[in-house]
Order: sequence, then C-alpha cells, then structure tokens
Amino acid sequence: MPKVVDAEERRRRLVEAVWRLTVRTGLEGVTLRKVAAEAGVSMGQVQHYYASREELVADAVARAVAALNARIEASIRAAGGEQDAETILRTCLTAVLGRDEEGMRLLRLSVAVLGQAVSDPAMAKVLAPADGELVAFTAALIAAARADRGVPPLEDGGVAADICWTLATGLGVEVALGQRSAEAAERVLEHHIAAVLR
Amino acid sequence: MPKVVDAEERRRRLVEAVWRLTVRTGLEGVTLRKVAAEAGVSMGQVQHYYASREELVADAVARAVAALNARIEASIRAAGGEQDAETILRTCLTAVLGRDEEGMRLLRLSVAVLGQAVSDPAMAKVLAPADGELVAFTAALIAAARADRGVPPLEDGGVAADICWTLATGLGVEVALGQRSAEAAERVLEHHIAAVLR
DNA sequence: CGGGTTACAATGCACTCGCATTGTAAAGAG
DNA sequence: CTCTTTACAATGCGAGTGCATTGTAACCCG
Repeated sequence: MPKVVDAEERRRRLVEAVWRLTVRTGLEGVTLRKVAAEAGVSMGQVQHYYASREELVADAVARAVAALNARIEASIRAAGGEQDAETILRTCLTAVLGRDEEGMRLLRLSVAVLGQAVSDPAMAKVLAPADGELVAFTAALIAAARADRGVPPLEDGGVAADICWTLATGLGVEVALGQRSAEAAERVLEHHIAAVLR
Repeated sequence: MPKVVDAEERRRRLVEAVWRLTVRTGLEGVTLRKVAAEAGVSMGQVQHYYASREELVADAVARAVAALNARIEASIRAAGGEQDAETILRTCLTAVLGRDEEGMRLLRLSVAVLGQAVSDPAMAKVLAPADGELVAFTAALIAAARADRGVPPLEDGGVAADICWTLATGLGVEVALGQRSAEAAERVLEHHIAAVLR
C-alpha cells in the first residue's frame, strides 16, 4: 500500500470548501471546479475522493448535520450536571441560532440546502430537525424546570417541547436569512421559554 | 399597434410553469428551455416576455409571495366581521400551512426559494415572513381574544404575536419538506394558541 | 531494486446553459 | 393597398458543466 495520505483530512478539506461555496453562492453554485479551486487543489483530487457531484454534496450535508447535532450535544454537556434544568433548556435551544461564526455558517448552510430538500426526499430525511429522542429529552427538561419552580406539570409536555424546537428552527431560518439578528432571536426564544415555565 | 395579445395572461402562464418546475426539480432545475416546454410554448416566447432568467425567476417569486399574502388576507376577510377574535386568529395563522393543494404548492415553492435567499439578500427581503403591520394586527387579535376570555392582557403582546408567526412559518417549512402533515401542524399551532390565550 | 498499487494531474468530450441574432407572420394605421 | 410595429420562432454561439480517460509521480512490499 503506497503513497499513504490522510484520506479523512482530504475529504474534510473538500467538504469545508463545499460549505463555504454553498453559503456564498447557493447550492447550485457548487461545481466540481469551483470546489477544487476553493479547496486549493486540482479537480482530479476531487474526483478521486468523490465519484460524483451528488456524492460530494450528500457527504457535505451529512457532515454539516452531524456537526450541528454535535453542537447541541456539546452545549448540553457543557451546561449539564451541576446546572439547573432551566439553564440547560435555554442553552441547548439557543445552540442552533448561530451565535458564533461556526454556528452561523452551519445554520446558513442548512437553510441553503432546504431548497433541494423540497424536491429531494432523501435530503429532507437527513435534515429532519428534532428527532423523537431530543424532543423527549427536552420535555423532561421542561418538566424538571417547572418542578423546580413549583409549577404544576403540563398535561402535554411533548407538544410543548415540539413547539420549542420548531420555534427555534423557525428563528434559525430567519437568522440565516439576515431577517433577524442572533441576539434578537435569542431574546424571542427566551421569552417563549419563560412563558412555557409559567 | 398590431398583434394585440394578453401579455398578462402570457406572463401568468410562464410564471406558473416556473412554480411547477421549482417544486418538482428545485430552483436550479428551472431553465429557460424547461420553462418553455412546461408552459407548452417556444423558448422565443419566454425570451420575449423576460429579458433574462433572473428577471423571470424574480417575477415568479414576487407573484408567489403576493399570492400567499392574498391568501392570508382572504382568510381574514372570510372569517372576519361577525366571528370572535380567537377564530380569526386561528384562521389566519393556519392559512400558511398548505392545507389545500394551491397552498401546498405556494408553501413548497417558498421553501425551495429559501436556498437562494441565503446567498441573495434581495430575495431574502422579498421573502420577509410577517411584516410589522401583520404582527401588530395579530397582537391586537390576541389581546381581544384574551379579553373575550376574561384573561388579563399580556405585558408583551407584540412578542407573543411574533412568536406565533415564527412558529407558523417553522411549521410551514416542515410541512413543505414532508416531515409533518398539514393536519399535524395545525394541531400543534392550535395547542400553542390555546397556551397563549391562557 | 524492480513491480504494483495508490494518489493524484491534465486533458478531452458530449452536453446544456443563458442569451444574441435573425427571420417571419399578423394586424392595425394611413 | 403598403408600411410599420408587435409577437413570436428558430437557430447559433461561447461558456461552463459533470464525468471519462490517460499520464505520471510517489511509495511500500518483496
């Protein structure tokens, strides 16, 4: 086995080039040549690691979704343990609002991909916002936070958690489009959390 | 002035072809040739009415947004007058969830365009979800509905109305992607409205 | 020190794209 | 009637696309 290179590192470079290009010019502006140029490599290298453009884009999207999920989990872990339920709830919901630059890039990328997802069910599946497990976890957080406050539990906590995540993603879209600042979105979310815990 | 034809009717035909194509194959699948074929006309006719592809797409999006706004207003007018505030609130919020086929098409089209809007500020502006006037109107509805129920007014009704519309558009995105049925989205919205009026 | 496999680089090809150009049929104006 | 303007239809062109093919340098195994 000759010419040992770090294939994973190459793919990551290419995928990040796709991310930047997508945010800058939209998904339709992602061509093999532009990706190669953006990554500072030859087009041959792109073809060597991805058999087709479709495969490249799919991998880029999959990695972006994974990175976003990792961010949510990381935010839970960072605030978890000693903190109270309300703080954890606040933290993980605001994790998808693109506060820092990396988060903003991932957010804008996700929205840019939404267009494709309308006509491509496979993509829509990958982009599924909050899975059942996360909603259940959030419902537990809401219940715990209400208990901490001495407020009686909701009769339908699952729907409340569902609404929280749908609102958060809705806000995320507006932030990605520049229609709302990340800080303003955070304030709105804050307001809703306060209402849910009352 | 010879050869009098109904230019508005021609444009409408072309725009509707763009709508169908966009929903079916995404915005990047909209080419002048495909639009001509979809509308059953020659490519020359498309060029005759639109100087560039960009102009064509922009007009298609603008007309779609106008149609969506018209739907909201129509729903308000249909439920307005004799009905109570809560019913009107319910009706106009659910108007953007794509219950019928026409609404579903407009909804999916809007989401398909979101991708472009990320890298095109002009499009993002056109797609602005709920303008200030609509939010103010909604806040008034919420206040009236709470008064009807004998519940004290919210201290921050503007934010509550804002949240309602952001949640509705968030639900709309999920419906457009097929991740949630229009009926399920309506139930969730119903649940939130009930919470806001409590 | 070959030999074989890997990792590219470079080029070519068929195709599609938006748009420009040119031709032409029809209809009201005079 | 002719003339002029409108409303297309048809074709052409250069650029850009994804992908296939071919060439070549590097490296480990024996």
